[in-house]
Parts: sequence; structure tokens; C-alpha cells
Amino acid sequence: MDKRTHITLTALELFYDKGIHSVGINEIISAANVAKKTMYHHFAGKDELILACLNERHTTFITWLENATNQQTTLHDFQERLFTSFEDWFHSKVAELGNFNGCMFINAAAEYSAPQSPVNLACKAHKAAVSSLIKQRLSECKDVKAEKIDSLCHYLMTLTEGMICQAKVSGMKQFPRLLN
Amino acid sequence: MDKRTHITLTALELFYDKGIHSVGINEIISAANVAKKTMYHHFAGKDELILACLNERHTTFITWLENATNQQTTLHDFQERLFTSFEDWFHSKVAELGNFNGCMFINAAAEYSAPQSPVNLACKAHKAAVSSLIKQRLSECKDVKAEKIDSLCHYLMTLTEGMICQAKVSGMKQFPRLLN
DNA sequence: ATATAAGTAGACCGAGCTGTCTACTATTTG
DNA sequence: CAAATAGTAGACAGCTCGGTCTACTTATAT
Repeated sequence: MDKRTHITLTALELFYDKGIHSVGINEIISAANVAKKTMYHHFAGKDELILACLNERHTTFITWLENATNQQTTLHDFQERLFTSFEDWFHSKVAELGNFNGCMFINAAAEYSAPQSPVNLACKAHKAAVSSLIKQRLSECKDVKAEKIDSLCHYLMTLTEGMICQAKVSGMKQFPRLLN
Repeated sequence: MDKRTHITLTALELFYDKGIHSVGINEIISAANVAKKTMYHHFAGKDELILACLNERHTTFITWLENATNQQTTLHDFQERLFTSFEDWFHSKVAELGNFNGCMFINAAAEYSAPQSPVNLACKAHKAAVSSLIKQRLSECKDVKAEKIDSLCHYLMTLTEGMICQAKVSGMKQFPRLLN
């Protein structure tokens, strides 16, 4: 594997697990078994590495979610598929997403709250992409009217974001499914 | 005002605004206009100060939420009051909660993910207390059956947690209100 | 009034951080 | 082959951090 990718993946795992500020360069190069010079050959600094990690995570997550939610024909099916997919993630059953520790981007935004900082912008962009994917999927449901897509997406995003937080903080890993 | 409280409030504002790891002792004592010795007279170290801040925030938040949601008689009224109260918070219209920057405890948990660390335990405890308050309020609604309280609470908690994250990360500050 | 506690200002220490540099080795490529 | 590139190991500089300490100054309480 490419050294740059290897360093990125190693750093991502540490950042996701422990938080960004808690992980130093020395820990990363030690875990990746590379020399410090190698890391600084591929990345201008820690900031660039952080952004590479977020980018890597973004691609992995969106690809997973795309595959996990395709080919649903009704709103009910899509919602159920969406919920169970997230529940799999919460239980660390999705190999490519690693040991569940909340949303990498919510976590990162907590550490980088300055709204115009590159990290914060990457977090916003990720959430916008997830929202966009959900709208795409809703538009593929035959029983969803076009004018309902935005509000349904907002509703589903709110539930998924809420469950991510609860799964991380409180260990509650099941979506609410209200039976009327 | 008591020096200990003054230091706690100053530190809390900085922690809430910038994140815990991003704020050093020197910044705190400088902002609070106290000597370093004063701070270390009242707190054994940064960790103890952090916990005091979380405790302060917890009390302030729960007290606000208790007052904001009392005397609702129906589920519909309670839910609407809950949502509009949170929306006020998102728009920084609640003086005692300061400039909105997400949930202090979700943010803190992102920085302290070790499940048994004191900070993480304080975050879990806070969320449990919010959940408990919502259940209490639901039990006060005349049209809510006792056996529905847990699932309704889970549903409302999921929506509020989700909206907190979206308000912070994406700037989306309005609850979804699906009109059937 | 005087002893004790609480406070100020800031120097200082050791540790850890990011990032640079030297010296050397391996690998790739023209 | 030769030159450039990518790599290793690790020392080191410069900075910041948490935390301690000295010397001095209020404030408080018996």
C-alpha cells in the first residue's frame, strides 16, 4: 500500500478513536511504523493530515451509505433500511467504518468550532453530502411526492444525527420506531 | 462573586466556545483576571476545573429546561414547547446558556471518548438527567399513557439531539414538523 | 491587633508538542 | 550506471502546556 494512504488510514483510526487534539504526530508515526520525515514528506503538517483523514472518512462513509440504501422502492422500505444500516454501524458491524465512536465529523466539529476553519467546513460539507444522498434516495421512492422530499430528508437527518449522538454518548443504539 | 464560581464560569464559557483541549490554564486565568495560584487554590488541576464546569453547565441547562417546559397539559403542547425552547437556544436567545455552540456534553464526549473517564461519565449522566426530565414531563401530560412514555421520550430525545447537532454543524435550527 | 487565609504577579520546571535537520539506506527511473 | 526520489532513525530546536514556587499584598476572623 501507498505510504501516504497508510499514514492517512492509521491517523484516521487514531483520530476517530481518541479525538484529534489528543493524538500527536509521534503517536501517529509510531502506530504507522514510518519515520517522521516520511510523514512530513507527504503532508505539509498535521493540519493537512487531518484534512486528508476527513476526506478519506467522507469517501468511505458516503460510499458505504450509498451501497447500504440503494434499490429501495418505498419510503417505508427506505427508512427501515436506513435505520438498520445505521444500527449495524452503531454495533461496529460495518468493517470499513471501524469501531463505532460517533460521527467523525460531529466529533471534529466539536474540536474545531471556528465556522470558517478548514476542518469545520469539511464537516459541514460532509453533512450536506449525506443530506443530498438521502434526498436522492427519497426521490427514488415511488410513493414520495417531490414536494415532500425536503421535509422528509430533514426529518430523517434529524433522527439519524440524534441516534448517532445517543449511540455514542448513552449507548442507546436503536432507532425509535413508533407504532401507532 | 465567589472566586471559585467566577473562575468556573469563565472557564466554562471558553470551553464551550472553543473546546476543552483548545483552552489552556493560562488563557483561563487571563480571561478571569486571577492569579494562577488562585486557580490552583480552588482546583486541584485542570481536570477538576473541567468537571466543575460540566457540573455548572448541567445545573444551568436542566434548570432552564425544567422552567421552559413546565405546565404543559397535552403531548402536542409539550412537544411544541420543547421544540420552540430548543430553537430559542439555537438562536442564542437564552441568556443563561450563552452563545449557542452545540451541546457542551456532546462536545466534551467527542474530546473524551474513553467510556470510563470522568468527563465521559458526566456526559452520560447529563443525558440521562435530560431523558428523566422529559419522561417526567410526559407523565404530566393527560393524554399520554404510561406505557408510551419510554418510547415517546426516546423519540423526542432523538429529535432534540439530532437538532442540536444540525444547528451546530449545519446551521439548521428548525425542528422538522411533518404536517400529515 | 494579629494570626490565618486568600489573593496577585510572575518566574520557573519538566514534559510533550510540532516541525526541522543530519546522516544514512533503499528504491525507482532516465 | 547514475541521479533523483522515497525511505529510516532519531537528535534537536522552539514553543506551549500544566503545575509549582517565591515574595508580596490584601482581607478576614478571633
